Amino acid sequence: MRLVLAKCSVDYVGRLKAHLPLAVRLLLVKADGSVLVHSDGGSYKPLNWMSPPATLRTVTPGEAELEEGVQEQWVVQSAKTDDRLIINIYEQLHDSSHDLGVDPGLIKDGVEADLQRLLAEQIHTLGDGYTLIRREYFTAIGPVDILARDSNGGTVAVELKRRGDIDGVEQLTRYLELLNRDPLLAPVRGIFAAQQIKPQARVLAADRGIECVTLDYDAMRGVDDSASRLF
Amino acid sequence: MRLVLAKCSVDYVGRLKAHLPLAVRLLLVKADGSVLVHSDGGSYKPLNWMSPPATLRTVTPGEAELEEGVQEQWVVQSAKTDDRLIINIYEQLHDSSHDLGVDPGLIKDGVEADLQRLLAEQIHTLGDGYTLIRREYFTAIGPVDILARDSNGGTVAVELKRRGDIDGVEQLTRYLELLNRDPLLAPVRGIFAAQQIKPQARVLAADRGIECVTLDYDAMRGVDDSASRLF
DNA sequence: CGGTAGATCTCGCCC
DNA sequence: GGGCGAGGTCTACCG
Repeated sequence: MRLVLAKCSVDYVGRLKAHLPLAVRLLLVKADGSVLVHSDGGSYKPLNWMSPPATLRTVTPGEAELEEGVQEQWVVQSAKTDDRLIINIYEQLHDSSHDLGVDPGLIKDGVEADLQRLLAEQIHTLGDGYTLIRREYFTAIGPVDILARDSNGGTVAVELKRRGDIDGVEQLTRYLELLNRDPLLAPVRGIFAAQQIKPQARVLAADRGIECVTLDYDAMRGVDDSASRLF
Repeated sequence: MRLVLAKCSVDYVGRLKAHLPLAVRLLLVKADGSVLVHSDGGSYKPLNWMSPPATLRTVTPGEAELEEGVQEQWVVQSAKTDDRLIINIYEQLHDSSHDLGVDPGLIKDGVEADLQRLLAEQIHTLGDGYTLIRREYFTAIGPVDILARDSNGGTVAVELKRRGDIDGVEQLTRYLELLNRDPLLAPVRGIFAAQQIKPQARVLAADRGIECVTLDYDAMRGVDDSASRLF
């Protein structure tokens, strides 16, 4: 990993065009050739970047650039696409390289997959007499999060979200349409389950005869004994 | 901006939990208190981070941590939420601070807004005799990208995307449903316009009587004389 | 502040 | 490789 602080201007040409006027920024060059251009604020997203795999070429500036005070020009070329990042360096304030090795990577807990596992284990959360048919029931238009059977033997498709938005209701509606064409499954009801459900999503769900269920992840996690084993 | 290279472990607790085992990483501390944890690979997304506004406290490690070899502990606390990042530093390999100043920010060209402007100017791209009613026609459920009138005087709602996906068809369908309830506008046809339209989106659009139009941004840009003025 | 939609989205999975 | 969905999505914009 190479860290350069420099007064620079940056141009990106690829899926769109983007330009950064002259200013002091951090240029982060990773081992895979990717480059991040960061300012001293904003969020984790760089102002500009090149995704790996990419190669960095250091070029002697043209006459016009030299005239303007460009000391060095970086051309970062994507190996897969014709995306390109051109960095004109006017002044280098810092330059250091470091060996980091391979990162062991991130361990996550609490994403939708964990919610899904917990709800499958605690399917009674949806109501008495519910039984699990299966998780990730694959259809031609995508996987249904959970397929279950209610106390009357009716099939229920569950769409699970951390945050229940209008898109999730649309998604579940598509699945229900498809599942209800299958005479072995039909009629299939829908349940929209999320930690938090937006009012507008509730309205749309009600309009389509879809039940809404709010989930308490912490409570469900408390019931689950494998939760404490993670860390 | 402070740059630290350190052998560290990282824990995030907030909307979810995430853990990074011991390894050498870049810790980037920005002026607004935000912190990025980067490895020497991957894309622009950090392994872990804290969004601004946040405050970094340097804490003397507890007895257990000292025993393990933790030299310093960073607690990065979000100012708005109870999200927290805890970084245990075992060894510092580099530490430098730099003054960058405020960044003038990014100038973009070629995003959906530019496509929209061009299509509005060249509305005949959709067919002979088309006229523009207006761009960004606001409804209760969101803005319709372009509203136009065809050669027969019929109203047409245009949904514009860089990449035409199934979601865009759903979006246009919602708008059409709403617009067709307005007797002054009805009947309203739909056109799904994008630089590239996925096969499944085409199928869904056809099923709903929505016309698909593929746009050539470069050609449209070539017609537009203001394009060359940007850079 | 909430609702809506875009993004050089990125990332990960499964077919 | 394409399709599909999640994301600590983030970010911009408009009511």
